[in-house]
Amino acid sequence: MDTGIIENNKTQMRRGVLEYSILLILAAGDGYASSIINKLKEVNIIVAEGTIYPLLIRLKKLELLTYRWEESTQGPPRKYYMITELGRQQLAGLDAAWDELAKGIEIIRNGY
Amino acid sequence: MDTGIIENNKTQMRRGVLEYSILLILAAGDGYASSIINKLKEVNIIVAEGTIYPLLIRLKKLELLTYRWEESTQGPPRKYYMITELGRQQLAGLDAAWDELAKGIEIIRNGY
DNA sequence: TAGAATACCTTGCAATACAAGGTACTAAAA
DNA sequence: TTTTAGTACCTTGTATTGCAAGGTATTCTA
Repeated sequence: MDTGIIENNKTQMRRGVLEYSILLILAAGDGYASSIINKLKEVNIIVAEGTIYPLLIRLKKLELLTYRWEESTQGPPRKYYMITELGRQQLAGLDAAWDELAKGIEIIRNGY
Repeated sequence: MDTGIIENNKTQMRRGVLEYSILLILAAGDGYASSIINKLKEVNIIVAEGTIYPLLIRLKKLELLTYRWEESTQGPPRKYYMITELGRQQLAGLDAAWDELAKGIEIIRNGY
C-alpha cells in the first residue's frame, strides 16, 4: 500500500484516461481483459483486474463495446471485446478532450 | 447535470491532473483559490469552488503548500497559497508522471 | 442601507480504482 | 487419478474525491 503523494497522483492521472485508453486499444483491434491489461502495462499504465472488469461491463452497457466468446487453447474461453460504431464516435470526442487537456497542461507548464 | 459519456470523461481526466496543475500554477507564482480557478479556466480546465478549497487544504496538510493572508481592495482578505520546497520536489515527480502518461497515450494512439 | 461582487468554507452524494477473495477451465506434473 | 500452475472470468467492500448546493463574511457602490 503505497500512500505516497506521487504514487497516489499517478493513480489519479491514470483514472482519467482509463476509459479513453481502453477505447483506443480496442479501436486498433479486439481484445480481452488480460490482453488489454498487458497492452496498458507495456506503456506503463498499470491497471488491476478489479478495475478493468467492471469498466468493460460499464462500457458494454453504454453500448460503446460489444463482445464475443472465443475458445482458447491456453485455458478458459475469452471474452473478446469489440468497439462499436457509437464507441468510435465517442472515442473521437475523447481524442479531442485529451488533446485539449494536454494542451492546457502544456500552457500552464510553459507559462504562456 | 450532463451525464454524457464525453462530459463525464472530461471530468475524469481533469480529476487526474488537478493537483498537478495547481502545483504548476503555484510554482509559477502565489495565488488564491479564485485566481487559481481563473487560471485553469483560461486553459479550459473548469473547476468548481467546492473542488478547489478542500484540495488546497489537503495540499497544505501534506505540506506541499503554505499560505499567508493578504488584504484586498476588492473585497475580503485573500488566502495566498505558496508552494513549499517539498511541494517543488513532489512537482518534479508529477512532471515525470505526466510525461510518462502522455507518452503512453501517444504510443497507444499511434500504434507503435 | 440594500445589493452586488468577491472571498472564504462545509456537507452530502455519486462515481470509481483497487485490494481481496472467489469460480472455473486446461494442461502438465506427481 | 489427483494436484498444481496458469489463465480467465467476476464480485464485494472500502477509500478517495469532484462537485452541487448551501452558508458566512467583507468591501464597495448606488
